Amino acid sequence: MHKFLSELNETQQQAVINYKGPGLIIAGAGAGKTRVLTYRIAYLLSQGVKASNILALTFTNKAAKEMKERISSLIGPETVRYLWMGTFHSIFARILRIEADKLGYDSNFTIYDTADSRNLIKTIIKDLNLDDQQYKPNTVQSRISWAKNELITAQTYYNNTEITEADKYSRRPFINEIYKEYVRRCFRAGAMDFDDLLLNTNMLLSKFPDIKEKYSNKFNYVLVDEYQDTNYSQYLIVKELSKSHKNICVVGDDAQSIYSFRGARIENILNFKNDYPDYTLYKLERNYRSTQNIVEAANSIIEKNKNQIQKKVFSEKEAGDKIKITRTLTDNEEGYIVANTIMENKLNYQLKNNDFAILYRTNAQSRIFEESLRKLNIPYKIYGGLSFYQRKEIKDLLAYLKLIVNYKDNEAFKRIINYPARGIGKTTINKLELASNKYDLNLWQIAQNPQKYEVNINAGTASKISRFIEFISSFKSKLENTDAYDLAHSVASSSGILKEFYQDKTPENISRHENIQELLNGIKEFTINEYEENKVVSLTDYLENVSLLTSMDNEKEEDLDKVTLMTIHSAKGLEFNTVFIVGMEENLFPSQLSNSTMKELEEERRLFYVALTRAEQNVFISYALSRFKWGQLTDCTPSRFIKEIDEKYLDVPEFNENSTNNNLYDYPDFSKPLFRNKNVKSKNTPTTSNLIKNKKLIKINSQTSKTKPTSNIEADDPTKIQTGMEVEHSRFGVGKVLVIEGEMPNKKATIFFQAYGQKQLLLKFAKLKIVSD
DNA sequence: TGTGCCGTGATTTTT
DNA sequence: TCACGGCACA
Repeated sequence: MHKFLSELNETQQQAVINYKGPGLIIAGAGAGKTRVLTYRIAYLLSQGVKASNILALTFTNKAAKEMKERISSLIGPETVRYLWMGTFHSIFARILRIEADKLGYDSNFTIYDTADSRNLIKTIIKDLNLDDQQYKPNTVQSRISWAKNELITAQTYYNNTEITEADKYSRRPFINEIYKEYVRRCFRAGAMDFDDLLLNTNMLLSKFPDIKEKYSNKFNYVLVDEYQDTNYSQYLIVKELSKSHKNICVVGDDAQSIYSFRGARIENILNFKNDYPDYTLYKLERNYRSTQNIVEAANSIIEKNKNQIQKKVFSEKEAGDKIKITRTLTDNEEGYIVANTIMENKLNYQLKNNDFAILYRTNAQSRIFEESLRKLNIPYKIYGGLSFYQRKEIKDLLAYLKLIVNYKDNEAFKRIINYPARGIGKTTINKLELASNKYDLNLWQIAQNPQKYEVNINAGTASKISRFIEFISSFKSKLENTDAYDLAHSVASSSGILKEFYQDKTPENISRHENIQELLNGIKEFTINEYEENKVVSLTDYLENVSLLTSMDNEKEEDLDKVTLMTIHSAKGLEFNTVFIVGMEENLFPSQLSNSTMKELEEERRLFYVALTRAEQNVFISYALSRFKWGQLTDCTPSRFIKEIDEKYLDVPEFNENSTNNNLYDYPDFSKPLFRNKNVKSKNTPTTSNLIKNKKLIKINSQTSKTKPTSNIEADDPTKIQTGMEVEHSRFGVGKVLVIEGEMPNKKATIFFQAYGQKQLLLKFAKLKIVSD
C-alpha cells in the first residue's frame, strides 16, 4: 500500500489502482479528478512503468503544469521530466516537429495563432475578389476550423456536394475556394494553425502505419483530462494511439461540457462504452469543494438537462449559506453592490481578495466591475480580452523572431517589413504579394531578388528591401549557436523597436516598453529552465513553446491576492471561496444567440452549473432591471435559470412586505436588505442594506436614510486613529477605518461608512470620535 | 506613405 | 458605448 493512496476515498483508490484496460472516470465538479489523474500517474510510475511511456493530455498549459507539480511532489521531480504531459496541441506539435518531413514540412514550422490565420483569410478573400460583407473573415475561419476538426480536408470539402450545397444555401458558395487557397498558403509559409496540429497528427497516424506503431508502442498508457471537451480530431488521435493496448483512461464530466461551439463533442464521453465495451466506470460523486447548499442547488439546475449521464453529486461539508439573489435597477448599481459586498464580506469574515471571483457571461460586462472595484481600492485582476501575446508590440517582436527562424512565414514578413517604418509601403508590399502568388513563392524569396520576378520597383525601394533582407539574414547565421535571450535582445534593440518607445514617452509607450522587457524576461527564464549542459537554448526552441501559450499562463507574483474577474468559460477548473455570478438576465445568460434550440440551451445551463460549482462557501447571483447594451438602455428580465434553482436553496429578498405580488419581477424596495447575510455578527459591521442608499437610489426611491447621523460629536485626538477602528463622523455616521496614509498634518484616512460607502478624509478636519478599537 | 475621421457592428474561445 | 477598419486627405 502506497502512502499516498490513503489520501483517496474508496472509488478514487479503485480508479488509481486499476490501471490496465480502458477506464472512464466520471467526476462531478470538485470531486478531485485532477487528484485521481495525478495519483494514477504516480501509481503507474511506482509500478515500474517508465515515465516516457506515459502520455497525459490536458486542455490547458495550466492544468498540465499543475499536474506536473503535484506528481513531482509525490514522487520527485526527476522522473516527471520524462513524462509526455501537456496540452493536446503542445504534445502533438512536438511529435509533428519530429516527423515534419513525412508531411513535407520543415521541423521549424511556424504555428499560426488565430489572428495570423484570420489575417491570411482576409487577404485571400480580397485576392479572390470576394465581398467581405458576405465572407466575413471570422465566419469563414470558424467554418474552416470546423472542417479541420471534423477531419474534412480542403480537397474533401471541395468535392463534397452536401457541404458545398450548404455553403451555397448560406450564400457563401466559395468557402471551398478560400479553404483550398488557405491551406496552400499556409503550407507555402511553412505554417500550421492550431487545428492543423491535430489534423496533421491524424494524417501522420493514418498515412504512415509505421509511425502509428512507433507512437502507440511508445505510449503504453494514455490519459486524457476534460474528455468531454475533446473534438472529433482529438478523439480520433487518442483512439488510434491506444488501439493496440487499450490502456486508456479518460476523465471528464459531461455536465461541464461548455465548448461544443468550438467543436467539442459531448458524445465522446457518452459513447466511450461503444469503443471500449469492456471498460470500467468510476463515478466520483462526492464534492469536496462546496457546501451542501451549493452542490444541491447546482444539482437542481443540471437535472433539467435531458442529455446527461446520471449521477448524484453530494457534499458532506456543512449545509452552508443559501445562495443570495439580488436585483438592481441598473448595471452600474450591480457593480456598486458587488464591490461593496466584497468589501463587507472581506471585513466580516477576514477573507482575502483572492477569495472572490466575479463571473460573467461576456467580457463586455467586466468594465463596470473594474470601475466599482477601483473606486473602493479593491485590487483585481482581469482575464480575457487582449492577452499578453496578442499585444501589438509583443506580436511585432515575435514576428521578427519567427521570420528569423522560418523565412517562409509570410504573416511575420508582412507584419514587420515596414515596422519600424522603413519607407516600404502598401504599394510595394502589394507588388511583392502579386509576384509571390504568381510564382507560388514566399515573399522572402521574391524580396531577395525582385527583378527576377518582374517586380516593378524603383531603385530606392529595392535597396530598402535588400537592407531588410540583410538585417534578418544576419541573425539567421547566429541562430544555431546563440542563446535565445541574447538573440532576441539584440533583435529588439537593433531593429529599432525599442527606440520607438524611447522617442516619446507617452504612457502607452512606457507600457509597451515594459511589455517588451517582460517578454525578454520570459525568454531569459525559458533559457534558464531549459538549460542543459553543452547545449544552447536557441530561439527555435523558444518559439516552439511560445505559440501555444496564453494569457492564463503567465501568472505574476503581484497578482496573487486580487479579486478575479473572468468569463465563466475561463473559470472552469478553478475554485473560489465566494463567487458572484452577475448579469443573470434573459438574452445575456442564457445568451440571446444560444437560446433557440434545446441543445444550445442545455449548454448554457451547463455553463451556469459550472459557474455555481466554482464556489466553496458563498454564491451571490445578481441581475439588473436595465442595462446599457450597445449604447442603449435596455430593459432586462431575470434569467430563467434563477427560477430553475429549487427555491429552498435561495435567499430571495422580500422586495416589498406590503405587496401581495412578491415575485422576482416585482419592483424592489431598497429599504430592505438585498443580501441577507445571517452570519453578520456585529451590529456595527456594515450591511449592504445601508450601502445601497447611494444618491441615485435615494432619488428614485425618495426614501431617506434610516441611519441617524449624530451631530456635534466630540472629536478624539486624530493621531490616535488607527486602521481597523470604528469611528463616528458628524455627517457620515459610524464607519470602519480601512487605511491610514501620510503623516500629520496631512494624514488621510480611508473610512468605510455604513450609509455612505467609502470616503477619504483628512484627519485634521474630519472630527472623528473613536467608537471602538 | 502616414494620419485622422466616420461608419459599422458587437458571444462564449482552454489551443 | 467602444473599438476597429476603410477611406479621404496631407
